[in-house]
Amino acid sequence: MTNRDVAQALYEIADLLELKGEDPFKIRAYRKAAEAVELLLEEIADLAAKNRLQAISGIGKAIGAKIQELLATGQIEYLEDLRRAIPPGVRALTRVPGLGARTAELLYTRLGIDSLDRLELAARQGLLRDLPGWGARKEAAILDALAKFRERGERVPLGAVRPVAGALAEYLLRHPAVRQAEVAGSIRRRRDTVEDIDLVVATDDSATVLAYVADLPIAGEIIGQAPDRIAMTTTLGRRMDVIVVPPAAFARTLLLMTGADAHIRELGDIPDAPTEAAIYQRLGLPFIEPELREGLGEIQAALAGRLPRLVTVQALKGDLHTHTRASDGTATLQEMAEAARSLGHQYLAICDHSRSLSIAGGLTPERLALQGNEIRRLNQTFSDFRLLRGTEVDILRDGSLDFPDDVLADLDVVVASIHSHMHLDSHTQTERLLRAIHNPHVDIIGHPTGRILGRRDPYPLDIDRIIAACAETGTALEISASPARLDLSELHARLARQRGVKLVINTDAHSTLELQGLEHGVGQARRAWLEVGDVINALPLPNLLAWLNKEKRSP
DNA sequence: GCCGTTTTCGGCCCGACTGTTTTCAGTCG
Repeated sequence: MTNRDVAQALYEIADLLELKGEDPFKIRAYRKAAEAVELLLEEIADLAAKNRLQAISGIGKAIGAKIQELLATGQIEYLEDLRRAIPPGVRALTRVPGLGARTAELLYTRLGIDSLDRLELAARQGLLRDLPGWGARKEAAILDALAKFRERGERVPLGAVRPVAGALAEYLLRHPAVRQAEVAGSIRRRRDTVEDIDLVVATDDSATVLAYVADLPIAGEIIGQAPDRIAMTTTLGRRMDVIVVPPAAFARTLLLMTGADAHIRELGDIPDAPTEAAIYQRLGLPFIEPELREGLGEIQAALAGRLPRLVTVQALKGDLHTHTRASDGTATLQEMAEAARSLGHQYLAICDHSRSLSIAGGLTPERLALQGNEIRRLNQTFSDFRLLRGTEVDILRDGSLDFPDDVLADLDVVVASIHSHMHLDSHTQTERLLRAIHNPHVDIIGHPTGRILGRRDPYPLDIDRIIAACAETGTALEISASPARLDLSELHARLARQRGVKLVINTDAHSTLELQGLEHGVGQARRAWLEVGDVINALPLPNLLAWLNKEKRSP
């Protein structure tokens, strides 16, 4: 029973209470408790054994007892009762954007709708428009949202799958008959969203290994099986394909299974060799990193000796977009600074929200100034590390910023982001962003297109004009390493690089734990062909400060 | 359901948008 399992159970209770229309504050209490457990640095089971659960802020008597029950018996009776009252399909309804808990409950109690299929059927039959508070437009909107939701299909954000896939490969490696085991497919290429898990295993005893795979703790149903492979569902909700080959065939199989198809087609006949690098060598090519293998010009670049030397997480010297408790983060300045130092960062920019984002506790200029004093004080205690005074200032509807210029001018780093009015038409939204880019104090545009993987499309934008304006003014575009965003997308980031725009890979961390997530953004940057020189937080502190202090070019 | 140098009750981040409203409920961030 991991912290994650406990948090999941608490989140599920919160969701089910919401579907029952319970007190919102009670629901929030369960969510806060779940978040606290998720962010815990120690094992919840250890704390429980010491009767220290209630020392965790957000966990009191009642939730503490439920966690104890879960750890002792493997389930929570209260949760089981809720599950009996509300079918799982009803909870699934709320995954459709625009459809919340109140609506899901209404659909279930009035019409018995307990699945996406039934929802679609009812909408097509015109049964929804007669519900209280409904009309034909709302019915059509639900059908539309449902179609979009289905269109996205079964792809999930990379960050939700890659760690588990890596752990599976490690787990397989521990079996004595397994010589090599690696994750392949789109996870290895680090696409932003993935569908299933592909693993390649080298062994001299394929029957034993296949039986072992079929018996993994996460194993679900077997979909197909052959002497050298098995396809199965897993408890992770992802399909898994495992190919088992003799060690001599491992590299070639790994290469084939990594893909992408277009890359493999362009390679032509692929020989056997001991390593992937040796295979490429026999084809007259240098090693091509998995992130580049998309058939998007990498083979021509390789032949011409012009493959990029891709940026690595080790090359990054700091993080330029993070939050603290002053707005909606969970850690203090000091805690964030110490966590960043222990990661080997040279610098960390604190960019809490600005006042308009009241839900996130956005800072007034006065609170920002006080935070600045605190940062100056803390910086005197560091010799090898610097906290930078920053803000994530809201870009308002008209493109003006949430702080006046003199407030922005005083800061080390200004990240400007959109958090409201996401449904403007492309022209208006583009003009809004352009105005922010042209502000002389804005260094970085945060999560530029607003997408949330699997949940929210990027807002419509004329990305060419955005990139041109960034090139013109010397404004950097962010690649958000937040696993839910990975925004800017790889194609746009590649385009930006080609036009000479600098990028910055930021975690947008709201906790010390999330500071460790730069890696996710690096994968995206590598898929965009970015080199160290394209990324401003690969600069050492003095060079970074020089970049931040430069005069912006005005149009 | 949690929390408390405003402490055992009464608070608990809130404002905008949308579609259906004639005064609001639901959703979202």
